[in-house]
Amino acid sequence: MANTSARMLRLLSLLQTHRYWPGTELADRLEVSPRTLRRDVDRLRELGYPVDAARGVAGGYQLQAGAAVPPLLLDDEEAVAIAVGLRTAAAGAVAGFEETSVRALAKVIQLLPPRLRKRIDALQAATAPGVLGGGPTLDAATLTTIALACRGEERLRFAYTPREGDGSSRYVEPHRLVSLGRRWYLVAWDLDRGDWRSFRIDRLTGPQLTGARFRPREIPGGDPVAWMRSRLAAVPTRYDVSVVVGRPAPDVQKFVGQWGTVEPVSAASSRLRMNVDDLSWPVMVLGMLGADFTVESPPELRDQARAAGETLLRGADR
Amino acid sequence: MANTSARMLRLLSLLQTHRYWPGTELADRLEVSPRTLRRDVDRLRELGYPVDAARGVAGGYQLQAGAAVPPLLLDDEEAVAIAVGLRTAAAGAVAGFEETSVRALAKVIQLLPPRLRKRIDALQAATAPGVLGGGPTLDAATLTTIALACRGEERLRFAYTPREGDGSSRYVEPHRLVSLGRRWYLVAWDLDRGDWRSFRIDRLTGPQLTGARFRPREIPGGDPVAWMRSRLAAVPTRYDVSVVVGRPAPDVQKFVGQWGTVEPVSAASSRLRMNVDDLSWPVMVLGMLGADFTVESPPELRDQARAAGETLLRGADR
DNA sequence: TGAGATGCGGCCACTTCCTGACCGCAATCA
DNA sequence: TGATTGCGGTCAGGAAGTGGCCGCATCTCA
Repeated sequence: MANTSARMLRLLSLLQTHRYWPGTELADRLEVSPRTLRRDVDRLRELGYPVDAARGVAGGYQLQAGAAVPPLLLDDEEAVAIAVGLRTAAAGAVAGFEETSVRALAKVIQLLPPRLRKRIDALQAATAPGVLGGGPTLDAATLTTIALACRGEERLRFAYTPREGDGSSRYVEPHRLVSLGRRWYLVAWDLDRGDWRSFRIDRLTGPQLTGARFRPREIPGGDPVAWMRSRLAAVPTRYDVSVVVGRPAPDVQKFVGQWGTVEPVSAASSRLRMNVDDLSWPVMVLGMLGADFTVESPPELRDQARAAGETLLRGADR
Repeated sequence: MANTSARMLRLLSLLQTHRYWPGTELADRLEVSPRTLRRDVDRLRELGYPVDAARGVAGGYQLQAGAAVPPLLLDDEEAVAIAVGLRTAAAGAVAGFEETSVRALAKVIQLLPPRLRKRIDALQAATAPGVLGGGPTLDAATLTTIALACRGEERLRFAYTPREGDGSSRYVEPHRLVSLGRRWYLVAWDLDRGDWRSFRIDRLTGPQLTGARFRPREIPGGDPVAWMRSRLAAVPTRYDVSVVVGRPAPDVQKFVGQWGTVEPVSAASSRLRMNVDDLSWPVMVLGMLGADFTVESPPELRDQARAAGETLLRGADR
């Protein structure tokens, strides 16, 4: 406790907590003389964390943004908020950020006290994306467990049901989680098969950390994402949606956000393209846009739009 | 550099980076003798961060979850991911978590180096919720600026356009951001009026940190959320949607997630309630559910459903 | 079952640096 | 102008960190 390091951490924490701190109060809280406090502040500055100081009657210290990210000292609330936010981002709410989010999440989760983990799990329901459509529902706990195994280089056991055939129990050395095309995959060395395999996370249940550590192998090519991509290349799926909409391109783009690409066709119309697994999502978009549209592909989209339209009309006139 | 505190932080950082570290390697990286490393590890343990150690041929050190949240030492990627995730959560992706997320976000943003802030802003487009409907589009930069002002206890200047009347420039002492009913409000002491006021964030533009600090006043009642709630009580808005759907309650609940409440009506049907500002969202839900439904309220929902249905049918048959 | 790798921690002598006290100075604000 | 608050030099005493040495405990693998 009388430790210098501990005091520095507490000081950092206090400076992060909020606003300006009068020097005397800081010295008081840390139970040192003002002179020592000044020295501590100096030390922080030497470490690269810019502490701003103001003199005069309302002076004080404040931690400012610097060149490096300082150690984040979080309270429980904040830690939970960060975990929840990362989980949401990992679930695909922010395009292209899933993997980084999961990696950061694994770090946070691993360091979080169990009582906070419970709170996060309790929020599982809240994080359920609901209507978001698109990708299959993902169990955040599953994802987290796997991420922890990858991070901790721990062997993993789980049940897996391939697209065809019966389920079986697997025992693997997890290598990396990869998010491709709205789906998550685990790239791992299958200990029973003695070869590299990939597993779709939504077909995988009951992952168990075994506690057995391993020294990671080198994946062929060195890049798990590239490896996964080449694996998937042979397996085409999903719909390629293309629709001409009677609204200017900027309007449409603003509406669909990241979930599709829009190109202008004329001043008043545009072509919307989306890649989806599930047609209900584009149908919703078309319905909400409220403009005339012409389906170019796929034909199934017409059927689905018709079905949804009829449902709505029936309900509206009931 | 030769500082003990700095070395402790580096050690914490290394232990967080990944997996197991052999003691010799850690000692090597920190440029100390193995004996000192052991002492450092001891120090960490005394500080409450449980460092797990394994003996034997594949032994090493690993940081485990403990009672407290250890200082998070993040690299650039992770910091950005966390900020992006928090921003998403703050935008309302996770019900009930907006405020905590914004508070945590303010902390992270404030500490983040400017170059990383730029990266986060560049991702603004990606975080745009697109179709998510519901609440009005919120400018994350605005929200962040205000959160920073609240945290840093800095006076704030901005332009405000009330519901009725002309816009004007305001100069306030920001107190707290409050998220209520899918909308954000700033509770602040208006320096020109000399009284407490609330401002809807989506009516507020160009917030400027002035750098002028202030000592926070006490809000009447002490609870800004309660205060805001009482302010809003007099102003009814929004639709109260109630629809009976021909699908069992669990199905519907799973579908709408957090965005509504569902109660069973019979084994095969349920009542869905939502509170929204914009009816296009419930219309989408009804269309996607693909089940018969009866609108109980509001009547406008029928019109909107009919309009969307007709749009879809026209498009499908073109 | 035994050998080697790895972490644990007591002891000691040496050195570093931390601390509190005192001082005068420099901004800032009313 | 005076009060407040931060800045930093100097000094002496003491606390603490350090590396090297030791024997021991525990784990894995052959």
